Amino acid sequence: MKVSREEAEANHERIIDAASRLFRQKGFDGISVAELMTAAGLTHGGFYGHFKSKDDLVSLAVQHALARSGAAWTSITGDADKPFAALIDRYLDEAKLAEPGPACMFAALAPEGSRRSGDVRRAFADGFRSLTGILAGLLPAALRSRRRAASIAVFSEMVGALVLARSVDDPDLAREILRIVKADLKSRFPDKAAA
Amino acid sequence: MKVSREEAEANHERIIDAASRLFRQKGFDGISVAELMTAAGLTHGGFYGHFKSKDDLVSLAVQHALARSGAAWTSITGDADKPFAALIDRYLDEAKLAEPGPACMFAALAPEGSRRSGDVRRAFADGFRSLTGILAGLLPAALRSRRRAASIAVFSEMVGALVLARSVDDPDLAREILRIVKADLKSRFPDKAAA
DNA sequence: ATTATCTATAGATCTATAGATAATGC
DNA sequence: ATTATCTATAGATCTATAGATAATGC
Repeated sequence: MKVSREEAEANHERIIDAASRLFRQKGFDGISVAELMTAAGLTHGGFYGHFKSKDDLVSLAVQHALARSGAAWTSITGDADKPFAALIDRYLDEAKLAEPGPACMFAALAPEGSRRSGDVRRAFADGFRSLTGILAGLLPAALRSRRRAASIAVFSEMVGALVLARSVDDPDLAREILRIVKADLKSRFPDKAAA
Repeated sequence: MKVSREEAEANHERIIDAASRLFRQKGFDGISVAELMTAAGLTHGGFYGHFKSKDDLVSLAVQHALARSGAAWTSITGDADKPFAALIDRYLDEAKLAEPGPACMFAALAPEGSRRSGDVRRAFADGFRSLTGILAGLLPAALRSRRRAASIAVFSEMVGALVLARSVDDPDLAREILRIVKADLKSRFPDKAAA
């Protein structure tokens, strides 16, 4: 059964969306093309009409997830009295321990991404520039030119904390890592007091 | 052909050693049991005389790599005038970008480890406690009880920086990340001036 | 007529096991 | 006689493709 051009495009997006979530949950190699297509409500064989290869989908899924993160960051900080603290609290929320699906692509898959094609690593580089750019805008204006450096140090600490907290099997230790790093980052770069 | 009990034990160690390096290079799923055994100079079928399963080897390889890191950290800092700075400079050395084989198990495989068995995650938790313990001993005594928290913040930033630097396809950006985070950590926690 | 999707399968993996082989160590 | 290692293979994947099907859109 064929579908309309619009519906086919919607299917294309649905595959990317499911993939970007399922890859973060199970790893790039932890979910097969057949499982991905089932998750998107389609059958295995249809995949290769939408994408050149699985690696092609991987790079699109990374791009998609990182673009979404950027939009989420802008939305979270837009509403907040203390934008930097709000972002840190969200990024390192305890819920992120058990639910990597909707969380950060870097924390879930950057090391696996390092071993993949140039297209995938380009998507990570673009996402890195975009997310650290958003972060830099939240840091104290007094830092001036050091804002860029500070944003890179902050993002490293954010990603590292989530990676480490997820890797340990002790839930108390995992929560402690998140708590300590949230406090450390917020004390290093306090938002101006709210108006 | 059989070998002596001692030689068999040496083979056992050689498999773990090769695995701990090759897993960091290619991922837990990126190298097969057959390839691992070839790298150790043995044949495929012999593997299951040494280990219960591939996952069993994974947890031993994680343990082995993290124990080695602890020993290396102690050795690096033992000789140095500025132990903390020496450790940071080594951990975030540019050579670590292209050579994950001998580098940090957390930076290479913690996210993949998060998706594996309890044994593997216990090995990561033990390694985390051990390495942050070493770090805490290098931080200014004046921090007192906050040394533990500081060591966790520092280790997060170290791991995150290496993970991020490796994920981007732009070598200049990767080196910039390492350079910025090295400077940031050393300025936050300067060693006492050498005697 | 075109084309998005589906069914079925080729070909290449990979983990784990069964049974054979040959050197060690009682 | 015991046992570390080897050869060979079963069984279960997984990616990618070929050819059929059926609804869209000229």
